[in-house]
Amino acid sequence: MSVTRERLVEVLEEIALLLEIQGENPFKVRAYRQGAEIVSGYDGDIVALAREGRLEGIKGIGEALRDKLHELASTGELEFHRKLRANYPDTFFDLFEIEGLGPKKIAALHKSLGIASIPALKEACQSGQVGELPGFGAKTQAKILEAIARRDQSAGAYRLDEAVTAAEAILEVLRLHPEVLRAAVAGSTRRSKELVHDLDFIVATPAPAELTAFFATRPFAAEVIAQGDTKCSIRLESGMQCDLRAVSNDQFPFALMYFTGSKEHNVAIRSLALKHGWSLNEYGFTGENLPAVHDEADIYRALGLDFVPPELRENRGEIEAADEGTLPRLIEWENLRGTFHNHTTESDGRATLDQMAEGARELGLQYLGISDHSKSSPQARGLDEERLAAQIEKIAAWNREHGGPQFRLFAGSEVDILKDGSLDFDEELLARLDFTVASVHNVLNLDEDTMTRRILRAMESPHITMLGHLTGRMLLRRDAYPVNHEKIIDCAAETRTVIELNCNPKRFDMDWRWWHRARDKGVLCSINPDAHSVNQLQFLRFGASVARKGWLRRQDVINTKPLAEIEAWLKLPKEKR
DNA sequence: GCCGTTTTCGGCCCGACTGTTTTCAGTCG
Repeated sequence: MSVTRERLVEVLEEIALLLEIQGENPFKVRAYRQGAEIVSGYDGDIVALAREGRLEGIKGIGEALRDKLHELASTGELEFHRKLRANYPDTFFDLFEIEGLGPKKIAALHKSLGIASIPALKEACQSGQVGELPGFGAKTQAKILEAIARRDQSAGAYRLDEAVTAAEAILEVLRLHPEVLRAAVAGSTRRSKELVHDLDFIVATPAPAELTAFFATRPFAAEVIAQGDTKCSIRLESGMQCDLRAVSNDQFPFALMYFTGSKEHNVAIRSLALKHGWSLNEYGFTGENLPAVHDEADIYRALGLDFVPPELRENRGEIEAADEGTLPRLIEWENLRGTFHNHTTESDGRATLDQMAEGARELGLQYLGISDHSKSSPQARGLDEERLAAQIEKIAAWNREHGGPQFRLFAGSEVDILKDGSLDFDEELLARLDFTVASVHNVLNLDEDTMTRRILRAMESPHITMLGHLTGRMLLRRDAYPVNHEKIIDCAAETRTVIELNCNPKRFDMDWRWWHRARDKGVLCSINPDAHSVNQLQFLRFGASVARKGWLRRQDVINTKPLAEIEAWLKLPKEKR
């Protein structure tokens, strides 16, 4: 049984938590936490490197972590970790997910009451024991109970589309306040993370206390969590937490950058500032010979960096690239000219072919690919050979009547990849289509190796244009099935199979963390909404944001090609694409 | 525990808010 990258990360994170509980040197704790971060984001087979004891020269992994990772990867066990963990059950780690509880309080609860799980904590709160501990009180006890209830409800995460919708409405309200000079959404929403935990707003104003009071009394504030002169936290009816920071106009770019994060990006930027002899915080630079700053770009410029788009601020190489002037020119949503992978009422869509075509045209697209399900997805009313042949005719007729150089439909199919990797239609029928999307929809419980081989086999087909939602994940609902991304990416590069960035916000699949690597291997992307209604074509906007997060440029995404170009491209044999 | 054209030892980001306190610890971001 070999150790996975996720396991290495998990062990390092657990060590960090346990050392923290024991009151260890916080910098040592941070070293383990950063180690976990590095392992998680390392571009390469870090498990093999660790197993073979070849972890030299990775910044942030020193002698101690190197030895521990080697022991863990080569033997599957880590003595140091095992000993640390000995006194704590698995359930103990759940306690860290309770809002308001940190290492100190958890240590106190464990030490004095022996609490090592959320149910035990709940019981101790209900019986009043927690409120009597030194450092705790009735209010803390009540807040813990509320936090437990909330965690049970939703796990505290929201999809990007929910976050953006809520954020835009609130931003509108803030902008209308007469004392607001500038207002922006920060946080992971601005970075276009697929899931966010709360919303962060920054306003520039000469009257900060007025703004925090204003924020706390809006109808959307279902609960006020905290309210001060410069900061206010509320909760929406949905349970989503919203933080407002009110700063001066001069401070605004600093606050915006600070609260946009990520934390890791900020830490790196701060240490860069220190090298210039300045200290950087959410209000500005301090030190000698300070630069003039009016917006975020001025801050990066002062540090000798190109402006880093928010989506890239994850400390995954963007600072080095900004330093070298090699940041990519990222794709913009306006670059998209059309899209593939859309459904109609013929399978499980809610809009007809005509409605979808009209919707795409109104959105300003030049082409729309129709790919209804294939026959092995009967739950989605998948098309058999006969119905697909009829749909091909119908699309040809639509194009004759309504199409032209400004707009046309492409006939496709979202063809099921069967359990053994064969396809739901024969090659002859597939060859008649303008394009095809191959997806896995059933038998999701295969092991990684079998699932990977299943998908690789499908990609070998000369008539598979692209791979649909690679991992089948449904955010907050269903985990991804395991696949070996490295192998799939290599195979996509070799077979010239496009990989879809499914931009339905429930999926965002393939995950943004893999796109930079795929791009560098020459893999092409198609940003597809997987639309089941006209409205869902708008998901393309999120798709562009997530593609940016994956470092993708216009030329990496096939559906930025104008109609004439994409028509020619689709006609090329696969190996020439 | 990690790192180093300021250092191989001594730093490592820090401010706001809450709650439990009588001057501050803990948590969060």
